[in-house]
Amino acid sequence: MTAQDWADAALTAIGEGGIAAVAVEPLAARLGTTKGSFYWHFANRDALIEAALDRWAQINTEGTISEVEAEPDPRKRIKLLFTEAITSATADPLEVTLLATATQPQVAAAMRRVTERRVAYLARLFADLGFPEPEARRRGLLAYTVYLGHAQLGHAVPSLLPSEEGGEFRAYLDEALEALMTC
Amino acid sequence: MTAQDWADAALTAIGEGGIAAVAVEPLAARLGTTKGSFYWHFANRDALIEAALDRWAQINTEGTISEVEAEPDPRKRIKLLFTEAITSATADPLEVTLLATATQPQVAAAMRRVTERRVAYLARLFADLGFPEPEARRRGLLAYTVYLGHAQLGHAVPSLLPSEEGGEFRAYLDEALEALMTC
DNA sequence: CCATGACCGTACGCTACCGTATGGTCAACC
DNA sequence: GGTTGACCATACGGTAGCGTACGGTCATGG
Repeated sequence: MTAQDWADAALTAIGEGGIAAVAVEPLAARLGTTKGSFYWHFANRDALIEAALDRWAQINTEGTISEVEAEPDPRKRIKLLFTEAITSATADPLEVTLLATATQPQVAAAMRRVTERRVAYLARLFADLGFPEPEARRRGLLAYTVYLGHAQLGHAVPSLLPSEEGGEFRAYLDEALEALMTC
Repeated sequence: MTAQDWADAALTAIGEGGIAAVAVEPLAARLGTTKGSFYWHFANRDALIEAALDRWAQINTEGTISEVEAEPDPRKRIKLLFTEAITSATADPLEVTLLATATQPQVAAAMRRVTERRVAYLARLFADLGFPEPEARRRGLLAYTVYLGHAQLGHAVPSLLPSEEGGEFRAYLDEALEALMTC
C-alpha cells in the first residue's frame, strides 16, 4: 500500500461523489486496509486531496494534448481535440465533479493550472488557423466555454443532447465547430 | 418564522456552500431559532432541500424570460437575454453551485425542468430569427452550452475571462453572439 | 540472533450533525 | 378565565467521520 494507491483511490472517489467522498475510513475499507496505513503516508485528509489533484492535473491535460499534436492539419486537429475531449468528459464524470467543487481552494488552484494550460493551447490552435493574436485568444476561450458547457450539460441533463445514433450528434458538433472556426 | 423563511435560508446556504451547507442546526442558529421550529415546519432535511429547489426553479427562470420578452427585435432579444443571464450568473454563484450537485436526484430533477424550459425558449428565439426548426434547436442548445460554460469558467477561473473594463468583455460577447447568430 | 525502522491494526476521544421526545409559551376563541 | 392548537426550546440518543496513541509484525542488516 503506497501513497500512490491512496491518491488514486481518492481520485476515483472524487469522480463518484465529489470531494466529500474522500473520507479516510471508507477509503481504507475499500482498499482493504485501515486508517493506520493512511496516517502513516499522509499528514491528514487535506494532504490526500492535494495529492489526488496533483495527479489529476498531471495525467489529464498533457495526455490528450500530445495525442492531438500528431495530426498535421490545423482544422482537423481542432476537430479531433474536441471529439476527444468531449467523449472523454462524458465517459468520466471526474472533470465535471471537480468543477463542482471549485470553491475549495485546493481544487481552485489545480483548476487554474489546468484551465490556463488548455485555453492557451486552444488559442495557439486558432492562431495556427490564421486568426490574429487577440482574436485567436477570444476564439480559444469561446471554444473552451463550449466544451465546458457541453460537458456540464451532458452531466446534468443528458437527455437534452442530440443522440449518438443516427449521426445527429455528429451534425451538431460539426455545426458548432464550423461556427467557431469560420470568420 | 415560516416555512418560506427556512426555504429561503436554505437557498442562500446552497449558494454559499452547496447542498452540503444545508444543515438544520447551523441554519437555525443563523435564523435565530432552533431545530424545534424546523421540525415543526418540515418532515426532514430532504423536504427542506426540495422546497428550496422548487423556489429556485420558480423564481429564477420565468423572471428573466418575461423580462426579455419586452424587446421586440429578435436579435436584440437574444443579446439582451445573454447579457442578462451572464451577469446574473456571475453575480450569484447559486446556479453554478447547483450544477455542481447535479448527481443528487432532487437537484437533477429541478435542473431538468429549468434547463428544458430554457433551451426550448432559446430554440424559439432562434426560430424567430429565421432558422428552420431542427437547426434552431441545435443553435439554441449551442447557445445554452456557451452560457453554461461561461458561467462555469467565471466561477472556477475568473481571471481567464476578458475584463469588464475597456469593453474587452463586450467585444468578446459580441463576437460570440455573432458566431451563434450568423449562418 | 536481535535491533531497528517501515508499516499496519485497533481502540479511543472529539465534533458535527440528524431526528425524536417532551414540555413550555402565548394568542384566539368559547 | 379556561382550553386548544400553533409554534418553539431543550435535552437526548445515534451515526459518520477526523485525528491520535500505542502496540504489533516483519524484513533487513549488523
